[in-house]
Amino acid sequence: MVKNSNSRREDSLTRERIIDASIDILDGSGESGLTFRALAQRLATGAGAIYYHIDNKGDLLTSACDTIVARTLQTTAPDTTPRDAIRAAALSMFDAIDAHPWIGSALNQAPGQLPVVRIMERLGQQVAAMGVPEDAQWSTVSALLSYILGVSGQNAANAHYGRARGVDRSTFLAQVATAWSELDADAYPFTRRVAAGLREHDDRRDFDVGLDLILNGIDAAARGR
Amino acid sequence: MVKNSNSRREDSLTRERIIDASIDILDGSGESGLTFRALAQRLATGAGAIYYHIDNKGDLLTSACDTIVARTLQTTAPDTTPRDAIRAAALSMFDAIDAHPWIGSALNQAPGQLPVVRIMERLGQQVAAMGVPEDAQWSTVSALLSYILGVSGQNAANAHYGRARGVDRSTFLAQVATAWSELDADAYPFTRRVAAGLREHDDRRDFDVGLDLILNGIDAAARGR
DNA sequence: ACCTGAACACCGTTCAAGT
DNA sequence: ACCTGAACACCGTTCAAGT
Repeated sequence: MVKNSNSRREDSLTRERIIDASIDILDGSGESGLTFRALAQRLATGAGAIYYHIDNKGDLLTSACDTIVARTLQTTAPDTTPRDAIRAAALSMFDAIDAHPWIGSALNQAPGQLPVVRIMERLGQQVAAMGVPEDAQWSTVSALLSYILGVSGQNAANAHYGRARGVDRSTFLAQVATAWSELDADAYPFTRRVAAGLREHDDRRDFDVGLDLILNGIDAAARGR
Repeated sequence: MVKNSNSRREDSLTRERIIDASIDILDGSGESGLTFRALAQRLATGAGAIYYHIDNKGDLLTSACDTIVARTLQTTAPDTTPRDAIRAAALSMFDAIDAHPWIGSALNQAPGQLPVVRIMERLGQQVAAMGVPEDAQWSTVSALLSYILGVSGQNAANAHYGRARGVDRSTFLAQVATAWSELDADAYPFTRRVAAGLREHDDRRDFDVGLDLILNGIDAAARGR
C-alpha cells in the first residue's frame, strides 16, 4: 500500500491487469477465447511474460472468477433477516453468472478455492444466524452451495452450447424442447409433458423457487428440534 | 437386431466398442487421458477412423456418460414409496460418480442431453407420484436435478484436482482444510470453524442429508396447499 | 526482476488416399 | 462403406536469451 504506490508506467504488467484483461476476453469470447496467445496480444507482451505473474491457466481462471464473485457479494444488502440475506446472495450470484457465464464453469472447477469459499462463508454465517444447530451447519451449507453451483454449471453449459452452435439461448432451448418432445412416449412421459413449457420458463424464477424449497427444509429442521 | 446380427469380425470398429474403450480409458486415466490418439491406439486403428462412428469429442464423452447413467438407473429398486425411489436413484447416481468421477464433469457439460434427461425423467415420475401439483413439478424436479448435478460436479472436480496433484482424495482434502484454517479470522469465521471437520466428513452422508432437506421442502409444499 | 518469443509436446479434426 | 495416417491449426508451458 505505501511503497510502490501506483505503477508509474501505465503499461507495466501486473497480476491485476492480466486478470482484468482475462475478464474482458472471457466476457467477449467465452472460455474457449481465453488463450495465453490472445491474452498476450491484448496486453502487447509475450505469452511467456504472463507466467511471471500467474501460475497456470487454472490459476488465471479461478482468479478472474474470484474477482467477479468478490465484487458480487460485496454489493449485497446486509441488514435483513438471515433467510433474506441468503436469498439475496444467491440471487446476486445467479445474476452474476447470467452476465458472465464462464464463472459457472470456473466455480465448478475450483473446489475449496477462494471464490467458492467466499460464497460458503456468506451462507455459513447466515445459516448460523437462522438458528441451525452447530453440528448441522456444515451439511446445510453444503446443500445450499451444491444447489447454487449446480445451477451455475448448467447455466454456464447452456451459454457455452449456444455459443458453440452460434445460436442464442432461446433458439438453443427451442432445439432442446423439440428433441425432448420427440422422445419415446412410454419411456419419457414426464420429459415430453414438460418439453413444451421449456421455452417460456424463467430460469431465475425456477432458481428462486428451488432455493425456497431448501430454505423451507432448513427452517423446518431448525425449528423441528 | 435381425440383420447383421453379431459382428463376425471380433475387431470390427463399432460405436459401442469405441464407447466401451473410452470408458476404460476415462476410468483409468481420467478425463485428460481420453484423447483420440490414445483411443485409436487402444483400438488398434487410426485416429480418423473414430470419426466415422462418433461426431466429436463432446459426443464421445456424453455417450460414455450415458452408458453409465443408463446402467446405473436401470439397477435401482422399483417398488418403494416415491420419496424412497428418488433417494435410491440419487444415491446410486452418487455412487456411480464416486466410481467414475468423470461422469460428474460430463453431466455438467451436457445440458438437456440424454444422460441428464434420464435422471430428470426418473425424478419427474416420482415427483408426480409424490403428489406435487402439475404446475410445480418442473421447478421441483429442476431443484433436485441442480442439487444432484452440483454435488456431481464438485466430486468430479475434487477427483480431478487430486489426480492432477498426484495425491489421493484424503490428502487433497487435508490440504484444503489447512488452507481454510489459515484464512483471516475476522472475514472467514465459519470456514475456519468448519475446516477441522472437513477431513472426517462423509460426503455421501452429507449428500443424503441435503437431499432430505429438499425432500422435506417438497413434502411440505405438496401437503401445504 | 521482468520480459521476449521461439520451441516443445501435445491437442481435436480433416481429408486425400487406400481397401 | 469403412479405414488409414499424415497434415492442419491450434493449445499450455518452458526456457535460453535479452534488458
